[in-house]
Amino acid sequence: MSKEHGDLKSGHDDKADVIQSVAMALQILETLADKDADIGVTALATALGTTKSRIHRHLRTLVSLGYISQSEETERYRIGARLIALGKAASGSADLSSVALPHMRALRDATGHAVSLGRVEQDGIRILNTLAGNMQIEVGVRPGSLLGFTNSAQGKVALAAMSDKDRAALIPSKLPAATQFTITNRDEFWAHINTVRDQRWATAPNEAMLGLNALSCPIFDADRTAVATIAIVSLTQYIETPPDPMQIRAVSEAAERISTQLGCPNYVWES
Amino acid sequence: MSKEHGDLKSGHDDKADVIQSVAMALQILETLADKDADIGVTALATALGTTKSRIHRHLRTLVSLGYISQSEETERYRIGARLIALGKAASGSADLSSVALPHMRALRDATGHAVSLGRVEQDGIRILNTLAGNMQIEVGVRPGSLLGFTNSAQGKVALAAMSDKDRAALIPSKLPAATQFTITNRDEFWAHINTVRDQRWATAPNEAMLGLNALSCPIFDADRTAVATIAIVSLTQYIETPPDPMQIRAVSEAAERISTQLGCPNYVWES
DNA sequence: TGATTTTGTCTCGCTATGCGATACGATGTT
DNA sequence: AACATCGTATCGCATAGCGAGACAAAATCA
Repeated sequence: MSKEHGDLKSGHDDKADVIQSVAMALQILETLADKDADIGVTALATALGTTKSRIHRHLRTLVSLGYISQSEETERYRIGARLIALGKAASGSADLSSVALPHMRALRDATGHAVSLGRVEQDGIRILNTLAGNMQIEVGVRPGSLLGFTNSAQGKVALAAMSDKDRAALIPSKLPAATQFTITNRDEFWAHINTVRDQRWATAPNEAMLGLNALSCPIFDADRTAVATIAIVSLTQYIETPPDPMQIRAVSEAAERISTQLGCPNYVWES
Repeated sequence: MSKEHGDLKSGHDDKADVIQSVAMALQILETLADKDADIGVTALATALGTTKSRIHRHLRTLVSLGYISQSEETERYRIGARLIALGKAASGSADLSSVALPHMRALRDATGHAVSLGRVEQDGIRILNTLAGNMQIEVGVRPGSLLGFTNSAQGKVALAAMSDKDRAALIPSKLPAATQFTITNRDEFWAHINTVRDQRWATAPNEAMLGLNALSCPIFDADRTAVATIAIVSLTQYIETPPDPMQIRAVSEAAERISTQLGCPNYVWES
């Protein structure tokens, strides 16, 4: 498929060949969506730089379809119930597991290591899905299991990616030690979280289990809150300290792609 | 404005005179939004009963505008980030207070009594806005104040409209008595809540303050959860037991209209 | 109150625009 | 290797959507 269509002569931006009616309708919806107050035909026309006739025709169809509604007293227009429902449906359809799966596969193929996807819950990272690595020995966590916030790469990166008060609400009073490499000193742990936030990834060599390591990045949703994590999991000898920059980039890009598909406007951490 | 345009001869449904391109584009978005899996051009064309060309052209523009995105491996289409963002913006713009205000006014004018709007919070109903009634004596609650779940019409109707486990999480261990008419017996209170759920409205004569009564209905949002309440507040002699059916209908209709504008698909209680 | 502006709505001819039919290359299936 | 099916591109044509303008009802002003 995918014919090249190298149209060199007419250096057209890809803003061409879009159906103008559709573009206009969506522009109207966008404009209406981020105004809090109702807005009239004339104001809309001047705001979008087109004629009143056009706007009015579009408003009529959008009202007729239920996506916007018109106030009865003042005759201005506002967002309608159906657009809200559409938005809800859209968010709901962006299911984390299904969206992430192809990117998990790509990450596994790029690194050769096991990949795990986790959701941020009240008391840890719940593993939703894992992909086995390309090696003989089977490592990795079981789907359904819960990783601690303090002794896993996924947990630490989730903590580091959220706001200070959210973090304070989640961090346990005691730092449980799974191995002798787990950080249990409170101050030391906070400093470590700050480092994680700066470097935008986390590892946890030998922290959960001796000989194992993971490299994790956070996944943000449309509200730009860290709702999930993705990680590669392997032996400590394959994920070194610090990890191969190629590995970091691979995990980070997977996280970014998934975040974008979830509606995250841009993959940057909150400050 | 509002020209009558009584077009009697051509008994046309209002499905005419909509811009077909826009209708098609929105149909595509709707279809894509409630499918969880990606979907291809051909499937979409047969599902919507039109040609592949048309669908493909629309998909191209929607992709170009960012509302949907195309998988790179399989060349199928899915919901895009921008649609999710639009939905979020739409929900956010449906602000409860501003949406409710005109309906509150209509309710006040229809009944002559004070009207109050409350939001369901963790430990009670927070009064967001009130409109004074058309009577000499000033009754009603102050905006900002918090009504109890057990001794106000608004609180009881909110409890009755939510699911059993949500209700169990909210109901206080002790039933505080504001007056001697407040229900303090636990079994009796639960039975009363069931009655409220069946009749779909609640009153609280003399329960919060002697001589005062309120008639309240719940307001649902796009998720069909009870997020707010609306009520008329007056003297017990004007809101009788049981209340005038006209009053019940007026409050209920206001609640329904507000719910609809918030994106609630249909004003029915959860079972 | 009456004059004036501004609003939302409607009409009408024109042509740009989105349409259907068809074809093509690529992929996967038997 | 033949086949079915996929997404994509092309191309006239007629229709659908467009702009300009007119109109009445409100809102605003005098």
